[in-house]
Amino acid sequence: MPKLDDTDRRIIRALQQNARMSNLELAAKVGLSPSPCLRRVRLLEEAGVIERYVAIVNGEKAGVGLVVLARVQFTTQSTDTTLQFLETIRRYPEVTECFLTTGECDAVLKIVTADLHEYWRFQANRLTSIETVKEVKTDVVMEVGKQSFELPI
Amino acid sequence: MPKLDDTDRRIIRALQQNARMSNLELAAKVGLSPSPCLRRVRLLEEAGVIERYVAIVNGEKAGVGLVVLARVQFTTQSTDTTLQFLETIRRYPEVTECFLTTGECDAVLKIVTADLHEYWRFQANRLTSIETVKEVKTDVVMEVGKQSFELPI
DNA sequence: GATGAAAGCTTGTCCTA
DNA sequence: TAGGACAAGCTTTCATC
Repeated sequence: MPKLDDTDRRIIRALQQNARMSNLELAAKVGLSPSPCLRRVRLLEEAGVIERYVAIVNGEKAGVGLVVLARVQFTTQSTDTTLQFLETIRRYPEVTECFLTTGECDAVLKIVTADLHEYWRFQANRLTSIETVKEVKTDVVMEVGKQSFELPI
Repeated sequence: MPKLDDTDRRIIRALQQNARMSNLELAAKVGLSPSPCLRRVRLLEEAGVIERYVAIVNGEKAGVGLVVLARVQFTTQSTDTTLQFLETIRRYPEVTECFLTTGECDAVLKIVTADLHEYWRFQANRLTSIETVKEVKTDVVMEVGKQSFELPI
């Protein structure tokens, strides 16, 4: 992928705000005619700059209103156990984000469930049963203060 | 909004995976003909179950490859200062997520920047300059292990 | 990067169960 | 109350400049 120019960035910004915008509207917004605009979108997709298009669903209205942040400490920091940990949590739909971090914890997970009871079952049956998990510190989210899907580009 | 039935959930799941799926394809996937399918999608949108459609962009390829998790402690837990904090960080595009939590920290922020130098400037000039921010503990993300946009519904 | 034309999609109306 | 058929008016997309 060659470097992104200003038009590319405008395309990206627009699609981060509304992925269902028609190509006609997008082209008008970024100051191109429809076909070069679509060509750029396809190139951005092929280059992996635009990874996918998703619908954002309201967790509460869909019945999964609880968010918990779990900070996990591993027994060892070996690559193998870490990869195995990732492989396992990728299969758990409740885990919507996972970050491997420097610092006192090894991983931070964002976990979405219906309620505390369901979270508790997840933690007890799934999370702490992973071999490499030594300690889990949970922070229950009282309020989602911001949730943005626009990267600062 | 009346309760979601199984067809609604299938629609939601499909659009969480690919928001640009045509209505024709979606209808086939959930076993409806196009017009009732579109009607359901519109109802889900109007009810706020589907909030929006967004393009997911690869941060590294777009030049913002650093993710930092910042755990913030406030000087006071009063509603006013908390709301003011939220209002402020909502204006910062680097902050892509913010959660108010129970526990030892008051807020956890996900912050996206180009590199550590830029993060440092953000923390020094923006974050710690907010009145209510008492202490910031940063966890630098070495690897994004999972990033899912499908809620477990 | 623009134009224009063919193919296909969206979406409204009306009909049926 | 919910799904299906159909058709007008769009959009997408490709060849060509």
